[in-house]
Amino acid sequence: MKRRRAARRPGVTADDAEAVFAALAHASRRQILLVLRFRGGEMTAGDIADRFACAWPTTTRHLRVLEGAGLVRVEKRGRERVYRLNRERLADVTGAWLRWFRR
Amino acid sequence: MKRRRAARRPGVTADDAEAVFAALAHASRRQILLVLRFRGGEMTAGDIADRFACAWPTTTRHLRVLEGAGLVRVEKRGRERVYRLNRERLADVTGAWLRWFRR
DNA sequence: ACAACGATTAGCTATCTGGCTAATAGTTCT
DNA sequence: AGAACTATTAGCCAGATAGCTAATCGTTGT
Repeated sequence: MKRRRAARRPGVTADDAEAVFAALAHASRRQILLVLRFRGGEMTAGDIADRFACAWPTTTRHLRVLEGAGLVRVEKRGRERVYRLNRERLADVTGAWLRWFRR
Repeated sequence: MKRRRAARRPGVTADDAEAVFAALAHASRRQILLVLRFRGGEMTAGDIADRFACAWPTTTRHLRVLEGAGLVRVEKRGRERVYRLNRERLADVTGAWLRWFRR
């Protein structure tokens, strides 16, 4: 049972904020998240890499950072890897921190 | 005056996002913003520096980064410098970007 | 005028980051 | 089995970042 619109956001730690904001610091990583978002939230590593000018291994590493921050999840499918956007995580962690600044 | 779309906040460019997310990437800078927030949004450089373990010049540099991102504004007052939190900027830039991920 | 104060700038260093190419691992196809 | 395909890991390197101390600048107080 998953609660999508939970009123209470379960513990978002300082480490979570650290990982997520560090991941968002780089334009390519933000771009990857956007691309994922507008392609339905699910793409293979190759599809993602194809959309960027940098070499594939560089994209792979960006994906690792995003994964480490919990912003994407990866699933092996045959010889491909499918990356899935975790929108909830993005909203929860940024929201939890930004909320402090609301009036 | 450039107006891109009716119900949009005034132009938030990619450069804005770049500066703001880069500034938010470091824990000390996020902490500075929080301290400012909960001390009424206005503090002198010394008051801020006192709350951090690192040397004063290091804090000064963090303040420069925050200022460059438009997240704080500085005003000279005698021999002190008063830093003021720009909450609107924080909300606008992060909001403009995060909005893409809403359902 | 001069000392004390508040803060920044200059300059150095170690570490982190992000880019690349080459090598490797696992999967699928013939 | 072996070639082709998808993706990652390993390893290198240049540039950015963040920490420090010392020097400097402008303001205030004696």
